[in-house]
Amino acid sequence: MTVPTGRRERKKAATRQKIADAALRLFLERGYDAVGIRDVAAEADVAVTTVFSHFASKEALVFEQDADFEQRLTQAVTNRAPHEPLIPALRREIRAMVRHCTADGTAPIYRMIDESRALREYEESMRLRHAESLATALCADPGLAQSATACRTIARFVIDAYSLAREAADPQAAVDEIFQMIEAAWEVT
Amino acid sequence: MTVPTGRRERKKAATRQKIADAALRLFLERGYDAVGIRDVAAEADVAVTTVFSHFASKEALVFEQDADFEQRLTQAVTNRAPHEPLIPALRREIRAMVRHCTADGTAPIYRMIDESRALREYEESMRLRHAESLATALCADPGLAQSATACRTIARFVIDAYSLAREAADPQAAVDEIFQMIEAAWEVT
DNA sequence: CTGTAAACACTAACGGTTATGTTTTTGTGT
DNA sequence: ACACAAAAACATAACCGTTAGTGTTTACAG
Repeated sequence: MTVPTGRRERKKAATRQKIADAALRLFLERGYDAVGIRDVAAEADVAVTTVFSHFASKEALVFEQDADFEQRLTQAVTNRAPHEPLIPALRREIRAMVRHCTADGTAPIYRMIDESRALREYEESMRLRHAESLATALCADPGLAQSATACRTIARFVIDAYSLAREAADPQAAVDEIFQMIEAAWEVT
Repeated sequence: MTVPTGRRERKKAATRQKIADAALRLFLERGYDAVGIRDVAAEADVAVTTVFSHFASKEALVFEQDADFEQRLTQAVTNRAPHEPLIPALRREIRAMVRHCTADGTAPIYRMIDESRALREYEESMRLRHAESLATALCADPGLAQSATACRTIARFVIDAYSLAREAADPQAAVDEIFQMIEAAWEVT
């Protein structure tokens, strides 16, 4: 009865993808700030309101793919092997994320992000949300005896590691260096 | 010659103050998001453009007083007694800042901030700027032998301490708990 | 007292976002 | 096959923060 057959969902997803593709194309071509929402809508051949029914904001058009960052972090905690220590598991995940940002295919996107103030700020508040859900996952882990404050703190530190490493000259080395500090902070609690 | 007698500066400062007062009054009365820039301008009896010639953005109207947070942090590093250990000096400063936010007079302002998404995000990116200048101060300190990455990391952690402590049930205790972790992270480098 | 530069004002616009109401498409029960 | 409800997309216009363009007043210097 109320279970959709699938065509509707497919068409909706197709429209969403069409918008995201058009937006990314224009952004990389002319620069993020030089492209207006009305340009994106015209390029994707949809109405402006349709753009905003698929994406909450102009910035969200850029970070569409990173939607699973949050999930990957919490899963690195919840899905790790029994008795596997926490910090190395998180370090492995952050390493993979940093590597992904500097990969050849995605590098132009992240260069574009760094060039736009609006995008940098949007990403940062996105990471904050990620830190909060990571903190929730840490608090919920029965194998960890730390206080709620300690969990929230470590979650922030891990997100900091990501954002600091991305800006560093040698991102991979920076991840390792920062995680040494995080490990020490974790063990003191 | 180009040294003004003072009346002009006083009038300018008075206008600025009049705008800030009107804004804060309206914000606390009706809520930040329910007040428009045009309302603030009308209440202060100035033109909209005058508001923006004194304040860079609507959010900046709220954070006028916190302009010296940045300076206080860097001075806690540069002006500390010779051979005084770094982390306790920073902890003392963060303690004072957290106390200030929870003081009776300023509490309503910070409640208002927490209620507005725009203000929370603005504050967070303000803190990021503070972290960067703190990092610069740390890197420049000749008494510290740590790497640039370590300095930037500690700077972030210190800012995290502020923002996490403010959200905690017992802010002062949270500062102490987080700074234990920061101390451990610092000493491992 | 006059020139000038800062502060301020007024209007109009720009760009992201949202509200309003309409039309088209799609799924489903008859 | 048809009708109907829900969802999606549409078009238009507005709202709000912000900025540009263009005067007008005010405080200071000579």
